[in-house]
Amino acid sequence: MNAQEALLREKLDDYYTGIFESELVDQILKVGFLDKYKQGEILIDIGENMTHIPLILSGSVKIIRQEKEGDELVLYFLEKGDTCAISFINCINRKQSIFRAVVDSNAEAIFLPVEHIDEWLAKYQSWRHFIIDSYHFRLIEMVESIDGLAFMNMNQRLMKYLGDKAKVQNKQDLEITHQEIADDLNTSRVVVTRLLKQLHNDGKVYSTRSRVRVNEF
DNA sequence: ACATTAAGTGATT
DNA sequence: AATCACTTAATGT
Repeated sequence: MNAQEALLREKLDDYYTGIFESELVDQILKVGFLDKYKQGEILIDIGENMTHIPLILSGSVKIIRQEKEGDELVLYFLEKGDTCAISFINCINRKQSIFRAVVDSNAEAIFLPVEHIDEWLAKYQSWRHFIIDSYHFRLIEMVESIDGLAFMNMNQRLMKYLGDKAKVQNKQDLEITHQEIADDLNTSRVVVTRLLKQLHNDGKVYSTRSRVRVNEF
């Protein structure tokens, strides 16, 4: 085993310990490769073909739905230990992505080429469970985001967004502008500014230029 | 000092 | 909750 592989194994162990059987871990290390992404980079865009699926090791990724040029909406965040089972289906069927994935905070992931994924599904129980679990979890998050749109006012949606973001980044100090928040929630900056001021006065957040501290999440 | 970008606000729909 | 129009504040060069 070379140094590179040892490093990868260590990183993989951190978040996927006890999840994958050792033979599968060996396989993952054999065919997967590590890649790093900086904040704002696009992992996959709508309409693109996927050739690999990511196992996220660190950082966070936001999954965005976009309506023909312009209006967009953040559906949910992915963090360490996550994969996107949607991407998995895209891979198997050779279909194009219906989402955009953008790096939310600097991320590392192991990328697995599609051809092995199918084969592992039949071969390793742990892999099967992992994929099904992931699919389930994504579905729940999708429902949550539908609930948000249908039943929550902007104030609640903003609070959930900030809370989710603080959670996946594992810090309460977020570097973000009102405009960026507005884009992610598909609302206007003015509205975000006013709601944030309310939340600020209520003591739920502390906000300054390009920065929001989330006090409750 | 000046230009640019981010945020705050009143009025209107 | 959205939009407009404008002001004020913070930051970069």
